[in-house]
Amino acid sequence: MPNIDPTQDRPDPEPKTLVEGAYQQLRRDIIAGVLAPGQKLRVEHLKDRYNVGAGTLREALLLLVTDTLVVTQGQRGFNVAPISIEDFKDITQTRVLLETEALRQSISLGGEDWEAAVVAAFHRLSRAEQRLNKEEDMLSDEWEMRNRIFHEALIAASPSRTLRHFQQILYQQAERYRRLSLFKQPISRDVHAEHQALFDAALSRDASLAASILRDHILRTLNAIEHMPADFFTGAPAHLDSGQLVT
Amino acid sequence: MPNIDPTQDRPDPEPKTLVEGAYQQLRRDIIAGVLAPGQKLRVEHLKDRYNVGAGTLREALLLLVTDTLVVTQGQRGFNVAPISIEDFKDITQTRVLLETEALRQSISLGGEDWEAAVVAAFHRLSRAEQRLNKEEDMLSDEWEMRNRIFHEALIAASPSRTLRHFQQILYQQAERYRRLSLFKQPISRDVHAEHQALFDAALSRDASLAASILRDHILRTLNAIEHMPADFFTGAPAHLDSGQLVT
DNA sequence: ATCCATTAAAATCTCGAGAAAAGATATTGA
DNA sequence: TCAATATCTTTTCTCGAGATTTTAATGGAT
Repeated sequence: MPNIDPTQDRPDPEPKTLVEGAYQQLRRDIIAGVLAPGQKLRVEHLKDRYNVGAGTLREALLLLVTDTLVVTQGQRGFNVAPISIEDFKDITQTRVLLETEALRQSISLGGEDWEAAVVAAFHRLSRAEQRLNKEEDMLSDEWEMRNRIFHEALIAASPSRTLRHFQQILYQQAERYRRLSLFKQPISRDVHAEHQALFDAALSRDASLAASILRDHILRTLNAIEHMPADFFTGAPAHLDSGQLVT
Repeated sequence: MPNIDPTQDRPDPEPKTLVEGAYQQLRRDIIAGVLAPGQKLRVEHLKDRYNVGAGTLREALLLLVTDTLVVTQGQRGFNVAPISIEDFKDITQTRVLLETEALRQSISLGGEDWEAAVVAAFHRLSRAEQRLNKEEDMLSDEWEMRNRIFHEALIAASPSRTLRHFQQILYQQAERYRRLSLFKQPISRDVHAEHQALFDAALSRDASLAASILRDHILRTLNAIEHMPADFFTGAPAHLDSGQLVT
């Protein structure tokens, strides 16, 4: 069987239970914008879409509440977390604080295993970015996954489980905003060059330089969104307006 | 009616649903050590203790997983999160990073409302600490709650919802370790003096000094635990060994 | 015409029973 | 006696129906 390594392109663990499976699907759909910000999440409608029971879907929803991707208040059901420019600013700045610190630790403590994992992740990301310029766009799931794995690999040698955990939460929050922004206005950045510089600095063990590059890299998306038209957060993504999930 | 303000001594919002109620109770019991680290959490036994249905308790347990107070893997049920010296070190250091940053922001941005809330919280904490030296000990729920509110009040003016959210998670993690350490060895610190210094620095708007005091304040508990007997994390708290919840 | 109270509808929250999986025990063979 | 297998018990996970609460609609009064 040619089943090399199914985990290479999947940062999420294989779901061991229906709740986990629904949780992961739901999370993907929220981050991808299939479920629009602020949208009401009715259990009765969603349970059919994800092929699970009502109770099971409820548990998955509850799990997303602590990830701050879903909000709930009392007995008024669930909604996709709303978005705002202030919220994204907060997420981005906090992410800079945590991710640069984790990167510094990782660079100073990482061994050969860490280096190898970073090299591999960067290689896979580069390949995806080559394809990107030709046919696909930045909404590609493949690119996003490899980008995510690259960022995680960079800080993987940080001994702080807490930092790595918070980084994951903030990354997926930021990813939601990044995707939303692409619907309105394509970006004009040489993302690959940024990744290349980050990679070089990390491998040469220049912690300060790497942290600086990472900071700029993260902040660049914030700048792009801050200069968008004022109605950015009011209107929904055009091609999703008639999505079959919107009830 | 003499119902002044029931929220003064309750940082948690009033539970609007059974799940929330069970969640808060469960969290308190885990932090307090009533449910010991690593202990198996059987739904069938716990649902009677907390007077809710099996499904409801399950949802509450799931909520605690994202707070990292409970762990679960596949279909093997739930356990109270285990503890370790490395874990506490990580929590403490990350807490220093986040809470000092939030404090700096809060000091530079806080207005009169923030000042008033800090003054009030400090006053209530001081009163509890006066009583403390006489009859009660540091395991007092009242003292803990007021300590928590004081720390939250200090950083309340930070515009970063994310920082405040992470601070809450880390605080409750640290609180679990602090309580556990008290069973083995009473502390010998003038905590009130530390709080007084922190309060003075914050109110005089000296962000650097306040951050420095806060850092030392948080790290001091880590130092205390690091110098404890080696069996600290193996043995359970003595007076809880025959708790009725241990099955 | 606007506002409030009452009523009807919809959705949510809660619960216990059945299905699936893990763990424990006993049995068989070497 | 030990190891491996098979069976049985226990625990967890899943599901749909009933009870509560919220939301919308209707009718009447100011």
